[in-house]
Amino acid sequence: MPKQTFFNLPPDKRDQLIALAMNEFADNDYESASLSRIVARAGIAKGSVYQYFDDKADLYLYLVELARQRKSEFMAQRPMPNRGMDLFAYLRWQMEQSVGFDLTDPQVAKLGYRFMRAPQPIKSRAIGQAQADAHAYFVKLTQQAIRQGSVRKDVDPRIAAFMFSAVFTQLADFLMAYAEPDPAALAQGRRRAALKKKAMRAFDQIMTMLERGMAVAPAQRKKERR
Amino acid sequence: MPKQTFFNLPPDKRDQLIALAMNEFADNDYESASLSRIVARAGIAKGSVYQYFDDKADLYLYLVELARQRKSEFMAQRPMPNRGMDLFAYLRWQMEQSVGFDLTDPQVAKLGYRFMRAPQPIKSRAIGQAQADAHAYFVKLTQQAIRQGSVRKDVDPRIAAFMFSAVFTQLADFLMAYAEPDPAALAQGRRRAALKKKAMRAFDQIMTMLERGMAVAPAQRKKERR
Amino acid sequence: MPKQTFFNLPPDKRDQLIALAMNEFADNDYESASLSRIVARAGIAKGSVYQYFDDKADLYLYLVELARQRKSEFMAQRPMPNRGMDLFAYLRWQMEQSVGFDLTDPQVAKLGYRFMRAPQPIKSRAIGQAQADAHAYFVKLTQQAIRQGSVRKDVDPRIAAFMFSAVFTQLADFLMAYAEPDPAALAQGRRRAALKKKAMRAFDQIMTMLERGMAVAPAQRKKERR
Amino acid sequence: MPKQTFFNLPPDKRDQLIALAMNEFADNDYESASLSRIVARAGIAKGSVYQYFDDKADLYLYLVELARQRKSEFMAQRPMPNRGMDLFAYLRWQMEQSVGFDLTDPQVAKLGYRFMRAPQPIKSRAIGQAQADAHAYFVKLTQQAIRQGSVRKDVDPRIAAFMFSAVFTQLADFLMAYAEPDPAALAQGRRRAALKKKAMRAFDQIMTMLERGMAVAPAQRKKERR
DNA sequence: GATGAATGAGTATTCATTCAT
DNA sequence: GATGAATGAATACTCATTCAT
Repeated sequence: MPKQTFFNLPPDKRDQLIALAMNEFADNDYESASLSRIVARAGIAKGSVYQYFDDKADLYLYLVELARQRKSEFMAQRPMPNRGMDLFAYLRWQMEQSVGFDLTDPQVAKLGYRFMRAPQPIKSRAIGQAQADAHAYFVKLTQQAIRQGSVRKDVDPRIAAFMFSAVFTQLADFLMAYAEPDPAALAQGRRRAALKKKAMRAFDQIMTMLERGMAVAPAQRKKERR
Repeated sequence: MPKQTFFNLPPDKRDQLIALAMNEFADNDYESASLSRIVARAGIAKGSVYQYFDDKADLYLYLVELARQRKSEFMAQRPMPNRGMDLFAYLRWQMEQSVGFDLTDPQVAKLGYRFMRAPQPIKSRAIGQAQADAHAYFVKLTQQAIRQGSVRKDVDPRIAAFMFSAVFTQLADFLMAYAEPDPAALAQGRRRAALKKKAMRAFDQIMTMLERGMAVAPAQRKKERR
Repeated sequence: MPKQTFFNLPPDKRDQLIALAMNEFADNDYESASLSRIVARAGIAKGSVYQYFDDKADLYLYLVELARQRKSEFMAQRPMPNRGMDLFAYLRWQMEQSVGFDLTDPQVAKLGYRFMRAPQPIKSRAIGQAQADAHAYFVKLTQQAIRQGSVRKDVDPRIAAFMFSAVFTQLADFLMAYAEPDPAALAQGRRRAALKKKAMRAFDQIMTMLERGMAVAPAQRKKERR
Repeated sequence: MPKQTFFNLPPDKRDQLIALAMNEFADNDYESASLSRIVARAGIAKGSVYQYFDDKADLYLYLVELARQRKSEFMAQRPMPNRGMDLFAYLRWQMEQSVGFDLTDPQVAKLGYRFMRAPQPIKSRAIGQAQADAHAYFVKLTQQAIRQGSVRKDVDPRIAAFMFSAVFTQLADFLMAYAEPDPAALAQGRRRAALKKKAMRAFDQIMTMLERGMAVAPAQRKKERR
């Protein structure tokens, strides 16, 4: 956890530092990320980082936690459309939000995904449960769906959870590459609406595949979509 | 590419150097991997590395290429059982091989997977096509399958390819964790046969899911399995 | 010298700060001792130290002076038993007091002994005369003793002073190790009385050796002991 | 232990580095001594130190060992005058050598004395036994002397050992200050012979005091001296 | 062709001190 | 009078790379 001094900082400065640090840890592994680079870009003294954080790991884990929060907030801001929907409708909605976040704030998203593959020692210092949670969460969802009859009884929830998280994890990267092969154009933010539409169609197809793969009566489910 | 001097080395020495370097780059990302550690373990002079390779990146990319080759060779060594089988039968066979390789040579496999997430600058220097290849390959396979009528016409081959590679990439890790939650027991190599069986059943279910998700008549496909 | 602000502090706070700083400088030499550690433990602001003292050296030298005073006070609090006793009886009494102080307040004593070996630049800023004093004091005592006939005329007072201070300086450390080889037991404060007795017998023997070494008629002196 | 690379250095360079490092560790505690200062003075690259030594402690302990050797060699070079001499004659000879060394090579001697007071963790990595040895050695000598009848039976060998080592440790410092109050003159090496003579007379008196303090028949022993 | 010493910029972290609030 | 954030030089140590032998 950051020290109080960090929260006493003027918000501008604090936000800038967070942003620069996020970029550094999004673009580099924990080991390779460099505090020196961060402070150089932020134009602050090296020692100052240690006024705000205990050490490198403390800063990193704070950023990870922040990334988790940002995503949660993003996803919470649009309420679930329909309380009684089934697993696939729910996941469809959720992945849509998730991908939306990844496209909106790609650096923060990258940080999050990179954390999932971080070495265990650093991970075990994390406060939240991030990754393990994701798996456990998918397992629970699938179990519910089986009970509710929307997923086949012979599906192993752990395996379903794996499918979801494997796809989830790499979805944003794929959708960006899929929708816009030329990164330069995307960087300029041109035709964003068109891109989003294309990405959404791809996403839709992916969800349909997963649904058909697990659902009790795939043919019927298709109608409920959206 | 290694310099000629490297290929002039006595095979024993060369192989040992490769093995040690593979381990280093499998356990650390590119930036964190240390040439010093490699030469220390290999008992060779630091300067020698620069007789064999241009620089760190040159060595790394050679190892990546080598890992790709090793996997190809492993997979080629057991011939496809049935020439005329459809996409899913074929992928099932192929993934089985891939997972088999990952379990047989985990370090080399790790190197490969780590490369997929390497920073772009280093990736773009790669000779082989590794990752892009995998995608293109799946696309081609899917296109064939559509033509042959085993995959729905409304499936976008690129999307199918994404599904395959997303699942592929994380399969070995999952299967190992799934089949044996306790890593200590696994290290002891006990009950390896039982583990493999359990992993194979999980794998089977995953393939079925993918198949159901894309195939023309999912219900019928199930019978052909194995 | 501390600034006036330091003496304006509430006594509790001042004493606590002194105690913590004493410990830090007792356990580390001047260079390695850390103001940061002190203020962290004391829960005061870093800047405050500079309100009280000019700099690190100022604080340190104040503590050294304080340690000297504490020892003086400790030794003054039990009056000399016999006004007319000779040098050795007097030193015996004095060393007893000194060792008593070292055992009573080991941290303060440690600070003092450490100061004796401090680098010259820092030492020369000292206000009190601490070490030089000790030597001068022993010289004076010996000169008196020679005049009174209890020490040989051919003894160089400076040399005798050296002997006394060499033994003095290392006495407490030795006695503790001698009386109780197992530091764990000592920490528990068990058998403190027994230890003290054992230490005192050793101390007695040391004094006898010094006495025999310098006294006019060593054989006779022995009777006066205790 | 230094790495081989260190011994491969040209002797001039190696000796200079040793000399500079000796000075640094003679003038500063282990913690306070600075590798940066050493390399700056030596005009070599920082990294080079790590070509020669594992780390700071490795360098330090090597220097300590070297200091021990230097002293041993110095002391061995003048053979013991008389094989059958008693404890005090022997110690007199030995201390004479020791002081001679301290005066000849004060920096090396300082390093040695400073090591005796080094914190336990660093000490326990030492190869030689240095300090513990000194005590044990004096104990053994005293025991022999008691058996041979030259030391009183009621003398505790451990206490005698303490006296010897307390005096030993501080002897050189004292003798230098005693013989020459003005350090500037001493630095110039002027009147070295006169100084030595004065120091030796002081030393002689110290030995006599110790002898009288412990010997069976102090009055008689005096004749045997020298 | 191999060596391995030398280099100097790089790393995270700690420090005493300053100064605006 | 107290605070505590900011500073930048200091620390030990690691690194990839070069080059004379």
